[in-house]
Amino acid sequence: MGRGKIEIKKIENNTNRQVTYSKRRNGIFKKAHELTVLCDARVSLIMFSNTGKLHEYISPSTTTKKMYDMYQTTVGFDLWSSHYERMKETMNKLKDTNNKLRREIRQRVLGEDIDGLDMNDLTVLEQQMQDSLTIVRERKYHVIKTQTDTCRKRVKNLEQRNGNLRLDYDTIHQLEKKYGIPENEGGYESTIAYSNGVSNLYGFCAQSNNITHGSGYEPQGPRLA
Amino acid sequence: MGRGKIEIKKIENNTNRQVTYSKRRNGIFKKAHELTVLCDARVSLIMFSNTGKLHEYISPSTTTKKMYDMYQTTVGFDLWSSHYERMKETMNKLKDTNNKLRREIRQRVLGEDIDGLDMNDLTVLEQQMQDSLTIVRERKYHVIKTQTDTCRKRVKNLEQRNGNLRLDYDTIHQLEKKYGIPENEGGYESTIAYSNGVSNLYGFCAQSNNITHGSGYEPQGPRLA
DNA sequence: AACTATTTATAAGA
DNA sequence: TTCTTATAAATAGTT
Repeated sequence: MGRGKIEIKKIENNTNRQVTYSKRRNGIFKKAHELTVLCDARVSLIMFSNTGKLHEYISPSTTTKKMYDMYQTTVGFDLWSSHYERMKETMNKLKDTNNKLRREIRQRVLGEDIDGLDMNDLTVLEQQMQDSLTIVRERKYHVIKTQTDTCRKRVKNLEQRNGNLRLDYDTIHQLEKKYGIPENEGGYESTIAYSNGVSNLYGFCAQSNNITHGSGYEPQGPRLA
Repeated sequence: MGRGKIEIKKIENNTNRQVTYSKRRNGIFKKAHELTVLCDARVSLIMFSNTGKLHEYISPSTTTKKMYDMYQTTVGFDLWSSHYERMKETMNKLKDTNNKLRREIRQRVLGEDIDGLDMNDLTVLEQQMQDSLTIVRERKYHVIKTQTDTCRKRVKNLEQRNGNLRLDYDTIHQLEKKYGIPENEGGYESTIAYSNGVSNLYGFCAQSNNITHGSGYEPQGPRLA
């Protein structure tokens, strides 16, 4: 079909080959599309020119991936077996590691699965478990000590605030007596209500009594015996 | 190209469609092959008829898998990403489990990685470890006991054989005296050499002395005080 | 599956 | 590249 008949063999002239490739590529794509429409078929046409350029036709009713999935299913051969096998291998290794770890846990954590061990193994295992237990116990005692210390500091802080309040109370009481102000009905407890933390009277009393004080929240070492 | 021009739309007549599919399929395959040869190209042509039948052309210079791999590389998109992603997900889950198991081992077996645990956790952990340790110890003692028992049985068995030998020896000695056979030079030790296990003289002596005996290897309860 | 009138594809040339 | 066109090839409808 052309000005002259041509033999079906590689076109040696480079330009000529390129031109023919371009023309025939369009031709075959058209044919593929016509087949798709006329016969309700699904066609995947992938081609690489000898220069490595990719051209593709795919029926609108499908995708290249679907076509290859179907292809695989039909021919019963996994095209991506290389990818797949590699991943499967990795996965099996992971599963294996997993099982070993589980076994180790069963042995060492639950004390199961140790019937096969001999005296030596048992002695080593016992020693390791004893060591671990010691570490956990030490940690536990450390936590207890820390908690106790924190608690002690908090108590000390509260005692200090309590002492300050008593000082306030005493001061007020003395002033009342000195200037004949009537007795405070609430007593000590109502004095606490004046103060929302550090005593408000500190400034008033500090000049005469030389009282020093911290921030009111951070413990400053023992002040009360 | 035919007796009449046809519109490019689905051929509704079923037989007609089948026939056209067959004809055009051959046509397109021929075109694909001509392109392969004339232009030194690589072509992958996969098609499914509307009845689901697969037909394929692949350039002789390549394979479907190679084409597919090249296609992927060229378009830079992993076509089996769904497979791949699913596997990757599974793999990540395995890795995760793995890490959790490792962490558990670090915590419980090595006593590491326990700084984040509070008093409650620590107490539970300590108790579990103590329990496991107890199980391991019990197993150890069980093994010791078994070994000891086995040893004791073996001793008992040896003692029994020893006793039998002494009986043989006494018997021989008496016979020697009775019938004036000259003194056995080796004494007791050389008598042992006669016997490779159960005494060979049992049969000889049993009638007169009423000695009963076992198989010679299985202990039969104490015979010697 | 073969035939063949016609359409379509395309080789060569511009 | 693209257009043109003579000719080869493909194929629709028929047998």
